[in-house]
Amino acid sequence: MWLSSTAQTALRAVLHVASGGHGAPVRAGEIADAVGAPRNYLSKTLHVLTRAGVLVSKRGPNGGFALAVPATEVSLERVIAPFAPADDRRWLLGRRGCGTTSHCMVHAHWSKVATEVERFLATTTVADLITTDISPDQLLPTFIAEDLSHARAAR
Amino acid sequence: MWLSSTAQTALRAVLHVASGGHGAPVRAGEIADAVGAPRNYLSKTLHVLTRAGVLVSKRGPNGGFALAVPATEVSLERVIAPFAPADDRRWLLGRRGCGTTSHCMVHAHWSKVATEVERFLATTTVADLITTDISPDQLLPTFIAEDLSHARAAR
DNA sequence: TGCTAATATCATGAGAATATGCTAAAATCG
DNA sequence: CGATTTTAGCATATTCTCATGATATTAGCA
Repeated sequence: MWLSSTAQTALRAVLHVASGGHGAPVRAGEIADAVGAPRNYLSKTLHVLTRAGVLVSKRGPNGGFALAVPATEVSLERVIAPFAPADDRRWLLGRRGCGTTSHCMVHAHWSKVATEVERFLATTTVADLITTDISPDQLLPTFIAEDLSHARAAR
Repeated sequence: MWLSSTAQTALRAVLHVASGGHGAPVRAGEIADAVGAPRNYLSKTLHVLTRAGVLVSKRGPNGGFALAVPATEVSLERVIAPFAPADDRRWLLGRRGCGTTSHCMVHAHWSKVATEVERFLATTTVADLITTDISPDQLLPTFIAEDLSHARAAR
């Protein structure tokens, strides 16, 4: 899987706060219900996001979580980073697999793709994902992956 | 991480067999040493690859593992599939996150990138990764990812 | 001040992925 | 056949992620 379960939950939570809460903080319990995650576990995740500067928290009555900065300035990379360092994404076979020879063949081929992914995560913002209208050319060639998937669905 | 530890080991093992063994089978013990994996655990992984039709095994003296088909016909997808279904790679937030509305915004943005990755895994073969000479234009813009990584290395 | 609503934190448990060790089965060769 | 070399496979340990439950801390408000 691309993102660990925790990282996925973190992104879902941020998307919920960004789209749901209009100014007012969103309570942890409400976020937990929305993203379908256990309350106490999510609490820890939200706290990590707070320390990472993605969210701000407010205690007591009318407390909760809100975005620390505008949604247009929060890249997916920033949300994901505390749970899955960018470093781990760059080596297909782990960092150690590279550098044994002057240059690792696998990394040479892979890094072109990895750079694409990294660019996506760095340039796509939370705001991009909560916009309800999406231009047709962004709704792309899913069919290629579909075909690949159907081919092996017969196991 | 892109690939589980087991999937990484599997790919490393196949690359070793493809490059090391010239016709003759390679023993599990030798592969284990080469890829730095525990002998008995790798054994299980090799067996899975055998059932998947990537490798063939031969018991007894002068036995071991060899490619079931030419390296030029073994895509990375085929090696990885038994350990990380392609399905898991296509949804950034898991399959369930999609389809709650008519179309999932996250998936709409992500699938373009996911398709790129899938294409890489489907078209790149084991032979591509064991070739020692590599054309300059395949040794690509690593620097972008490098910069991203350095920025957060200071934690 | 004291009550209540909310996050912060700790201690522990469950389950999956990973690893290890032992025994069985098969193939080769004398 | 019998000894040796090698994979096959099971049973169990270890480690890590994910989850749960209980308690502490903070903020607002009457």
